Amino acid sequence: MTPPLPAKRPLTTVDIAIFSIRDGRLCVLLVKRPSGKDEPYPGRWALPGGFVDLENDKSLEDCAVRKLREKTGVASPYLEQLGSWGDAKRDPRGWSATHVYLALIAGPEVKPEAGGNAPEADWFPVADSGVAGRLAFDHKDLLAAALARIRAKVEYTSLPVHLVDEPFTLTELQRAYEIVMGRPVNKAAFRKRILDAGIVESTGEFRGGQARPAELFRHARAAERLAYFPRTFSPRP
Amino acid sequence: MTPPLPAKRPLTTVDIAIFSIRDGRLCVLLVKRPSGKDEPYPGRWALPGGFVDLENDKSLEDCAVRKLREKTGVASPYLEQLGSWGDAKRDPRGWSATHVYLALIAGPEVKPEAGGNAPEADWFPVADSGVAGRLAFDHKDLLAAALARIRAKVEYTSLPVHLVDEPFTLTELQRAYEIVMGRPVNKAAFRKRILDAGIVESTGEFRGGQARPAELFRHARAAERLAYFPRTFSPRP
DNA sequence: GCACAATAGTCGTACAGTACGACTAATAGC
DNA sequence: GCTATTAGTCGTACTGTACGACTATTGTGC
Repeated sequence: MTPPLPAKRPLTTVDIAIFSIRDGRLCVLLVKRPSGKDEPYPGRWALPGGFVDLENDKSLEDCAVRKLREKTGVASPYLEQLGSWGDAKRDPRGWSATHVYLALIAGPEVKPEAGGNAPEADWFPVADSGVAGRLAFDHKDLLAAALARIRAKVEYTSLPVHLVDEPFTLTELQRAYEIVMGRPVNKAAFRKRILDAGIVESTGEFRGGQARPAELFRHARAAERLAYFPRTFSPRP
Repeated sequence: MTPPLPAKRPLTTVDIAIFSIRDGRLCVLLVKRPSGKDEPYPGRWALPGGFVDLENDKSLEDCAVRKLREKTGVASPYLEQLGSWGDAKRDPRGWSATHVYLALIAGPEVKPEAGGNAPEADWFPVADSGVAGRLAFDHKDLLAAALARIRAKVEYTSLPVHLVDEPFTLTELQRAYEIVMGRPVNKAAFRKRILDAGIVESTGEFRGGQARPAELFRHARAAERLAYFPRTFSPRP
């Protein structure tokens, strides 16, 4: 009695919500759906992604890294899994399940288009509800979940470190936090918290402007990729 | 130019890490793999789960709820998605992806076996590294991730509320927190934090023992299914 | 050189939240 | 009553942060 493997299997995709700061605003990378016949949601904006390639993708994360490199050229971003969405109706072509990843990248050197002449990919401010509300598939939900994750984690982790280019000044890092949070934070409180948490380390260098030069920092090598700020319920030392 | 849908698709499953408190210990529900020919990991313990049924499961979460009801009889547990794991090698039968859910249930009335005479399912203390280290597939990793999620969230959410039967006393709830955290917490601090957070509400009833009766509480109807304790970076009111 | 603008970085205080042990409160059993 | 037992509170110390005001260091214009 050999148990049969299911003949019908879900269409399986990986989608990525890639965030970066452009012109002082938190932006997400969107790509335009192809307009071919039988293509769902032709011409609509969507999160970059696509079918898992069982021949070439060793794992879901491999697949996400590959797609991210194809779209942005970035090889080593901050990447974490957001979750998975799967049901019978989210794709008109059939029962489909997508594995969604969240990526943060820094720097303006990212190419937003893959090759064609027409712009196929572009950055959109996350506050642009006009575009976000008309995304293909259920990508509006995926994007909302990704934003919620970022906005929750900015409160108690070092996540925005991955949105600024190294080396960075503490003021630049503070600006990244403020952009994600959508409100200003106090300078002294911010600096103490960041430095006490040990998530950045000084390079010893300084960057001068038209005023007092600022000390340059990088992500602490010793720290985890994501550092957490102190939690409660901790016993007294 | 109609784009072809991928002919090869991953084996797609849903697995659930179901936790409950038994005899004062945090336990996870495991099931025994069938011993048929060509069955992977025959006779080994594994997280309950199985293939997504495209005909009957409307969504991944539906699938998780169904499997959980089959195993435990519980219809309305606390259920959240943990993540997904997928690669070419985790299942010897082929490229497979599993969507993992985390469930918390309360009460001892849960039937740990589905029907047969041999015990097919049982509760295991999560501290039992002997069993956890020999689970089928990559379920050791999934279980570790589920435990990490629970142990992180216990610090700043009302999650253990779903591990105690309603109505409960604050002492019982505190015990659930302590079991998950693995260490005692101060009574006065615990009560103030829980009550200020508004995650429980009094029933007005009391339960007497051989000592002073304790006030009975339930999960606050107004509160979210999961309440969060105060975070930092909050501006002064 | 010197005032001045501009940005970096620090100081001191107030306050929220909590960790902690010791206290009071209410019940059952004797 | 007295005692054991568990429920619940009080007061204090302490940690971490929010906040505005302060000092520090540079470039620029005169």
